[in-house]
Amino acid sequence: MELGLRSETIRRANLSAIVRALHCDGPLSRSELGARTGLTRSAIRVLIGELSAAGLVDELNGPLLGTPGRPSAVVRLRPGRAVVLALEVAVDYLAAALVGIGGQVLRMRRADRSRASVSVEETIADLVALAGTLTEDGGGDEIEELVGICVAFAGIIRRTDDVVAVAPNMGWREVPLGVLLAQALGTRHRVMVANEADLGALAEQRRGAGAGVQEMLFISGEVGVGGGLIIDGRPMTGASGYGGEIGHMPLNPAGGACGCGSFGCWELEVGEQALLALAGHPIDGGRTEVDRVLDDARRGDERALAAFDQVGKWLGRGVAGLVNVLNPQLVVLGGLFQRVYEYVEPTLRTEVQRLTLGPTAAVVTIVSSSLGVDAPLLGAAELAFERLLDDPASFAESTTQAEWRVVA
Amino acid sequence: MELGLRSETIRRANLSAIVRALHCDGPLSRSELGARTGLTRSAIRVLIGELSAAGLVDELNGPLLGTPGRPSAVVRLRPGRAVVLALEVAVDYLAAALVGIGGQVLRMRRADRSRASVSVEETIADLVALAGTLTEDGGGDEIEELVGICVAFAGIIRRTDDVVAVAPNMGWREVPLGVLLAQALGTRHRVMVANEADLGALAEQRRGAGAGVQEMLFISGEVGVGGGLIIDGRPMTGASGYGGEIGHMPLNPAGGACGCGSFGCWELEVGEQALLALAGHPIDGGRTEVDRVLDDARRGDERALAAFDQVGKWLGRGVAGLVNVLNPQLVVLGGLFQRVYEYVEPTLRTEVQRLTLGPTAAVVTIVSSSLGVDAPLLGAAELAFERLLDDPASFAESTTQAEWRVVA
DNA sequence: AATCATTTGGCGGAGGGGATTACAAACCGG
DNA sequence: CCGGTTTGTAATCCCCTCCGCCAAATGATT
Repeated sequence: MELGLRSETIRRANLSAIVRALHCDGPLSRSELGARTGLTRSAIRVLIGELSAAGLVDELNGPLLGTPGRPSAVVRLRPGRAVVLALEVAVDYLAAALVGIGGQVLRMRRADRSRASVSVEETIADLVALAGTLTEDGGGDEIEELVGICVAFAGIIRRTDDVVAVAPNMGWREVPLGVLLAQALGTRHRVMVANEADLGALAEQRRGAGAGVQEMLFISGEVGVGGGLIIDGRPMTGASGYGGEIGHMPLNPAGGACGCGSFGCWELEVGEQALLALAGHPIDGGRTEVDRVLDDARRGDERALAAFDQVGKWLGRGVAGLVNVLNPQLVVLGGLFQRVYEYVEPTLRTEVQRLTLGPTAAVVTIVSSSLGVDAPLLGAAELAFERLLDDPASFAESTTQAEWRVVA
Repeated sequence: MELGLRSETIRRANLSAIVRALHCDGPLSRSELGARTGLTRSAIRVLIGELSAAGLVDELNGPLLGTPGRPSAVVRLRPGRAVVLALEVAVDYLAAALVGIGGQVLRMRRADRSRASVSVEETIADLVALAGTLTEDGGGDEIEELVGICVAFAGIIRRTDDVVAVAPNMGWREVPLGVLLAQALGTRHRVMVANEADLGALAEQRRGAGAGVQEMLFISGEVGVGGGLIIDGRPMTGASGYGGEIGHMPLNPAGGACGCGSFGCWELEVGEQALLALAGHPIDGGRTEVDRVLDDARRGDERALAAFDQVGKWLGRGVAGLVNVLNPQLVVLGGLFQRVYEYVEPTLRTEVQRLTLGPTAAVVTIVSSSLGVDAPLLGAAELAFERLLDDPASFAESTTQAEWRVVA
């Protein structure tokens, strides 16, 4: 109820629509842009002209389609013109990437780390070092401007001020990660922090299994179980940004104490440790141990198969509840659940079918992630781009001024 | 990504902002409208002029505030100028109301009915008769134009085509209630159909306990348990409009078969029948029997108190899960839960505190409904107004045309 | 009672933004 | 080589809000 629209607003909105279309769907001809946004050729021309002057886009002669009529030039975002730094902090690895506007990954680095060295200081130092290697290895000249920084984090994040409220798996509490990282990186940019599952959802919707889906649920199994919701085409964060903590739904009245302080949480039944315990493997074995369970299953090991069956059952129960509540069009399983998807799928589907309301079950599709381990990192990049996508006009203004200075 | 904004769009949006502000917040002075929308006096003047010409608003000299400066005229929506018909179909009663723009209830009627006579034909006939009495009893002349019709229904509704997909408590299945009612009423208006809990949520957010809250969960206990979600200030409907069916979250692995075809549903633990069974009352006794349990509790009856305690416990479990997933700012309990709120509250709060993640629990408030039984009906009115609120311009333009006219 | 300060309403002009229209350019097919 | 078709360009128009100025209405001050 706070909308006072003025002439300028509409220009910003149209510019945003164009840049967003190019970012999400790749290079498009002017006429395709017109069809997509409903703008006339004249309007498109002026707007593209502005973007072109700012260096954000260039136009090349597209391929001849063999259709009659004058061919339309293809408008393309220049990836190096606006770049974001995407970071990821997981329990057992760190990752960093430079991603250009349009979604092209320019560089990416991952670094495993011991689950022991998860102090705030060490994490930040390692992350800064990792980010440093991205710009070191040559070709840095193609990058013209950094427009955003975002960190994917495996914990409960307060979006409003980029603080890690609680990270049970690392023992963090009320850590202002955004501010600390901004200092350590020596940047004036706001360093956004978001939950890895929320970002995974965003990535899958933009560039993965959920392309274009308006109502979607992403379930990420790591050490814990996280969830990301896309509601009405946009990420749902909740009142404080804590939304999507599906791992801590109390699903088992007979369940034990969870690290979060609650009891009977879902992730106690379907998390990594639950799987390993059921399969009779060391519960702290992490990813490598999960791979061993998968090997067992491939060899037909009864206990491993039973473990997957049990996890699939509980997975189905939780998914069914969420599907009933949210009525999504698509459920995407990522992280751990993607790796074990083959073995949990049958039980999962049966259970979802059994426990979901008929009409709701009829419209939902369940798939595994198509971006895999990259989902959170790519989602961080997408979130970092949001500011630019929402208001390319101010980017264009600020940089054309700078260029004017250079010329003069 | 389908936004092509033109000059006219901005006018429509600004007009919408003004009408919406007046509808939601009551009469406002021009200067207050300016402050709220960010528009200048000139713009406000032109827009109010248009609304005034269409007869939607009038201006009266407001009260003198004792402050210096020229007093600002108060702009008020004329309730009779645009009216909606709100209907409600519950298992044991029907309701109808005429509500004017601005939210004033012009007439309201309720009619209890036997739980036996719930066939589609009877329901529609009774509903049409009830609606007829609204226009009969004099003063119909103040109503100038009917602009929308909406039905609140206790079942699973497909919003996209106003069809009752499933109504377990009435034995309905794939009933095109919207179309049937439009025929029976003899109107060309679309008759919207929506879930009563979804509408209750909307009503509470607009005019009840959740005024202005952006992230909210409304839980309605009737024969079953329904939920309505407000996400980012707007009602969440899900991909097909089935969203919010929280009553059928599978929360009890040991639970029995539910009427929905699933097992262990939440509503089996907290619904009306569960409460009556726990208290040792006839489970089909309905509202009157619930009142007897309340009487028992007031007299200190141990079994009744224990029943409320048990319901409160399960209520807390479910609410905790939803709060973890959605991170709402507010949870509103309506229907049955509002009536028994006093007795379930302590256990409910304890359980929510115990089972909710710390940061999330810290920001959530739990209250009982402030609109009571009227919530779904008022919500239906609000939804029926949406079209007008979104685009008052076309109402103003076509007010002479047939599009918005009542069809007798 | 008269005057000033303050706030609001009314009006005309200005400016920004996209739509419309007419025309030129580029490609296809015969 | 010449229409048919589609796209890019430019001039013009229309729509909508903002700005500045003046008038109106009220409280506070003298």
